[in-house]
Amino acid sequence: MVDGNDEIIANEQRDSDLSQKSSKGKRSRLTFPFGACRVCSDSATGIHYGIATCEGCKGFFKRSILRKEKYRCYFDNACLINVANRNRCKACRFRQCTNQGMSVDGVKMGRIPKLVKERALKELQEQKTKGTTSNGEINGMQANTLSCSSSDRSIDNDDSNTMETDSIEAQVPSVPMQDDSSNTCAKFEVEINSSSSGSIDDHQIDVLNSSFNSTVESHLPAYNSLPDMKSKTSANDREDEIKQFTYRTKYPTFLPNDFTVDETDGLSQLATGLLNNEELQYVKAIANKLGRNSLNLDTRLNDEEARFIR
Amino acid sequence: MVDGNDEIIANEQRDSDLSQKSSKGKRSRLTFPFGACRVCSDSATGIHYGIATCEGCKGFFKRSILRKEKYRCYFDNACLINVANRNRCKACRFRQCTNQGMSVDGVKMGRIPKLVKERALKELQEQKTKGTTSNGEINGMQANTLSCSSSDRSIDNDDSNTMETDSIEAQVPSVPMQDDSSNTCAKFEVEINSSSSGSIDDHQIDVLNSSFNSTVESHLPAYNSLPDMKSKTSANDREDEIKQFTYRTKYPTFLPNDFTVDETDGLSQLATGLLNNEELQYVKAIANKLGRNSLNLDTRLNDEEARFIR
DNA sequence: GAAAGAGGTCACTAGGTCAA
DNA sequence: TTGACCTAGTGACCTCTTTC
Ligand SMILES: [Zn+2]
Ligand SMILES: [Zn+2]
Ligand SMILES: [Zn+2]
Ligand SMILES: [Zn+2]
Repeated sequence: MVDGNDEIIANEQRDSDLSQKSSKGKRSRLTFPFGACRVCSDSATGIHYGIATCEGCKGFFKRSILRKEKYRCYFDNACLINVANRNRCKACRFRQCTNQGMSVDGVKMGRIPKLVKERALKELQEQKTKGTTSNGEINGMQANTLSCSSSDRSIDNDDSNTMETDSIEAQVPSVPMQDDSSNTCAKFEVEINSSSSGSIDDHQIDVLNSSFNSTVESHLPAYNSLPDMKSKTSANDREDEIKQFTYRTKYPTFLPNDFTVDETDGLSQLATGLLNNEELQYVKAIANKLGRNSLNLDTRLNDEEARFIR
Repeated sequence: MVDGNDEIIANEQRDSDLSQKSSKGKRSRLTFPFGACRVCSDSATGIHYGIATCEGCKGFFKRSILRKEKYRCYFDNACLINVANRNRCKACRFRQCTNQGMSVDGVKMGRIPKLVKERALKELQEQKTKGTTSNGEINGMQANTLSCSSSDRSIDNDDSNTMETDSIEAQVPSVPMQDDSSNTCAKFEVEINSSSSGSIDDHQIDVLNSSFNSTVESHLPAYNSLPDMKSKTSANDREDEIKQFTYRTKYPTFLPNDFTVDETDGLSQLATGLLNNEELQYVKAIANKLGRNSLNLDTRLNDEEARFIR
């Protein structure tokens, strides 16, 4: 998990610590608010292997592919993956990776086209404003546009990577998530209207980042899942049978099937800015509760519960 | 890359400790000064299950969890735990472990974010300079920062040295537990001005290590409890009436019955809404964020909160 | 150039070991 | 049982390459 949770702070620091590159004095740019990792909901650091993920899931996926790992779930192949337990079941973590669309074929290189970014940001802002997503998706924001834009970023890029990745590519079932991609992607139409010509301003990103932080997710469906002609898909027998995840929304989440969505938004408000004490406690309480009893999703916290979680 | 900071440093050194590198120059890496074990005040070797602990307490906690041990105190459940008597009362040792925040959900893997390290170091240095702790904590130093950042990981010290250092104040009554947690987190404001940009320098660590040693504690509350796997639970329900501690993960954690925390609540009010899945996810995300990088929240953990999240 | 992601690096920790 | 030691991973950072 990247520390960066974000916020400004994080960003600034980033600069500060040279790490970020350009560091030279120039303000390091704010990074695009990718939202939550689609695999474990930690803070995503970018689009990795096709979807927004954290560094951990990125690395995990990479290692899995490289070593052609075959994991086995000791439970029911239905472990919920989140930042706290992601290392407890590799099988399910990997499944989640592929279900969400990670694939070596999904790799995108180079900078994200301005147009795409703008659209994504705009979309996010709107969502934020409304506080609700059309589809009732939970964490309101998501950059559909961005995700779908895949097409934008060249697809053919593969060849380039091939070399580097070859070892890798083979493996990935690269497709399992078709569904995802299909339903998920908002159609991306680039009407290159110049409007956007202006550049995306930092402020916007800033704002989004702040209200965003890891609390929100931007779901970037795997847009790359294209018929991969290249992959040989050799023996990749993953048990990807699981397409069962029927997401009715365009943004598949890591929620179990029984998961039901409904609109809500009360939270969206919370979503903004820093959390005050109460909110903090609230969240912690819930988190604790969840930690101990993840079963009831439809939770109502009452006194008892509050006591419960202490 | 900062190699500067990171060099090799293999484990060997860790153990060997003694050498501590300095001799060589930057070469051997110093491990971060984790300070004292939060359970027994021995030298901590790292952040284990969420907090800085020694190898002994780490192993003890692990075994306790694995075997689902239920210990009983033959006294008043108030035994003071320190390096010399930690094996006298398992019940109290385990209680201390959990009180201090050890939890399977608090596990942090991977490298400790630079930022966190920097903060911790800075804080430690300041404390050292002042020579006083805000909370009147007994052993002067502690890496609150580190601790608070929970998510972050703390730093490590070269453990090894127990020998050398403990002698000193070693024993420290390790603090009346409860309070500990209370200590506040120093607010973290990053002005990481360039200074930090560089990597943390060895000298700093060196200095801190020396003045540190077992005398210090780094408090890392574990507040990132997140939901476990969704699984079916079933079987492993220990008889613990204590639902609070039923983890359906493979590492069930059990706290002693007598374990008390206190109410807190504040939440109740907020706590009342009904959460739907989406909200839930949202909350989880926030929790994740908090867990990972609480820094940016202007949160300051007070006793209540600390206790609360436990 | 700047922005982004793949890959690589290696600081770190859960767990397993086994002498004491 | 304990806890010093090791090992297999994990993931925070960084470098390199691609794309805008
Ligand atoms: Zn992730
Ligand atoms: Zn599983
Ligand atoms: Zn200890
Ligand atoms: Zn006792």
